[in-house]
Amino acid sequence: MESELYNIFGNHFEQPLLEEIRSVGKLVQYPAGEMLMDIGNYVRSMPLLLSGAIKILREDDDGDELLLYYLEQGETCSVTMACCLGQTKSEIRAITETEAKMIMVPVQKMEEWLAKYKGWRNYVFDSYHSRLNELMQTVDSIAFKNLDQRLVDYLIKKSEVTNDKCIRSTHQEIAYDLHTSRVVVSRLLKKLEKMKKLTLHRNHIELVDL
Amino acid sequence: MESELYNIFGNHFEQPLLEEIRSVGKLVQYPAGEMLMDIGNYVRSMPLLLSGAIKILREDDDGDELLLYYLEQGETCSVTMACCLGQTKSEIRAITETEAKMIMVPVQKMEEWLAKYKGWRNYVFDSYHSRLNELMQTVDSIAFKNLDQRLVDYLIKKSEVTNDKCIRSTHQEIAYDLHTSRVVVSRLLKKLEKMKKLTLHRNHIELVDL
DNA sequence: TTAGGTTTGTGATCTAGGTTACTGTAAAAC
DNA sequence: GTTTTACAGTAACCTAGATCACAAACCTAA
Repeated sequence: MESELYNIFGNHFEQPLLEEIRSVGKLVQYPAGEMLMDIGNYVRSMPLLLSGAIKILREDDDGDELLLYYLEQGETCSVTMACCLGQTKSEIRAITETEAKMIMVPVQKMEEWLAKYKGWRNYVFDSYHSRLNELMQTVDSIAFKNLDQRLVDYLIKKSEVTNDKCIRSTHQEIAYDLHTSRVVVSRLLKKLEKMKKLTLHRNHIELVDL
Repeated sequence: MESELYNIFGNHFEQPLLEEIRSVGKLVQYPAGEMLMDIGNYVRSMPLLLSGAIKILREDDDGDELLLYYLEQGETCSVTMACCLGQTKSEIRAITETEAKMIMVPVQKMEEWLAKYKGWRNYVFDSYHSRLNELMQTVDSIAFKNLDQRLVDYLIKKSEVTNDKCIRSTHQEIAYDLHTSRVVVSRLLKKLEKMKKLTLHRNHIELVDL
C-alpha cells in the first residue's frame, strides 16, 4: 500500500495526512464485476482508488440502467462522500469495471481532515468538481448526441479504462449501459464494422480505427 | 441585507462568519431574465441567493440549450464555485428566472472560510451534494422519461419557483428549456388542455390541475 | 386603420430508435 | 458426441418526436 499511496497521492497530500491515511485506511482489492455499492445502501467509508476502474450507474423505477461515468486511479466517489456526510442513502450503483485496489477511509476521518488539511480539502473539491463536470458531459451526451455517437464514445472510453483495444462485452451488456436495446446495439455495431472501424466476434469486439 | 442574511443563513453560519459576510459581501439585485453568467466566462465571486430564483442552462455546440436546474433561496451555485476554485471557465449559463437578490462573495474569502468555519464547510458541501443530486434528476428525466412527462414536470417546477399558477412563457421559450421544438410543445400543451389540466392563452398558460 | 411582426394551431411527412419475431451459430453442459 | 443455452444477425413493423409548411389570431407601431 505504501508505495502506491505515495506515488498517486504524494503530490497532493501533506506528509502527516499520508501517515494518517496509512494508519486508518483499509486496503482492499476486488475482482472485476463486483458490486461495491447499490442504490439504497448506507455508506460508512469512502474509497480512494489506487488502481483499476469503477463504473457508476443510475437506475430508474423500472430497473433500467444508465452508465453515468467511470472512476479511475487517484479518484474518489463524491456522490458517496455526499451520502456519507449527509447520512443519506446512495442514489447510485458502483461496480468494478476491472480488478480494482483501493483504500477505504472511514467517514469521521474524512470530515476531520477537511478542517485539518488543505491538501485534503483541495482533493475533495477537485473531486466534486470533476464529478459535476462528468455528469454534465453525461447530460450533454444523452440530450444532444445520437446513439451512433454515444456508442462510439462508449467503446472508446471503455477501451481506455480497461486499457484494452478489445471490448469484452456482449451486445446486451452494452445495451444496458447505454440504456437501449440489444437489437439496436447489434445494428449500430454492424454499421461500424462495415465502416471498418471495428470487427465483431462472439463475446468481444476488436476496435480497429475509432 | 442584515435581516434577510440572518433569517436565511443564521441557522447554518457562525456569528463571526455572518459578520464577515456582511462586511465583504456585496448585495446586488437583478430583474428577471438577466444573464448572470455565460459559458466561457471567468468567475471571481459567488452568489448567496437571498430571494428569487436562477435557472442554470447547458448549451451544446450548435447553440441548443437545456435547462439543468433552478437555484432558490439560500442556495448557491456549486458549479460556479468549482470554476472559481479551479480557475476554469464556466461551463454553464445562469439567468435570473425571477427578480433576484443575492450577496456576492469574493472567491478568496470562500476558500479562507473553508478552513475557518465548519458552518461554511457544511453549507458548501450540502450545496455540492444538492447540485449533484439535481443533476442526476436531470439525467433521469432526459434518459428515462418521455416529453409529455418532462413538460408536466417543467411546468410544475416553474410554477413553484415563480410562485405563480400562471406560466408566463411562450411555447418557443419552453421548447428551448426542454431542448425540443416549438411545434412539439404546442401539440403536447394542447393535449394537456384537452385533458383539462391547464388552459392556454397567448403568452401565458394557466395551470389548473397538474 | 393598416402593415408587420409574433405567437399559436395543425396537417403532412420523415427518421431514429424501439419492439417483435425468427434464424443461425458458437460455446458450454451433459 | 448430442443437447441446451447464450449470443448475434436481420427483417418487418411501430412510435415519439422532429421537421416543414402554412394559416389564423393577436399585438404593436405608424
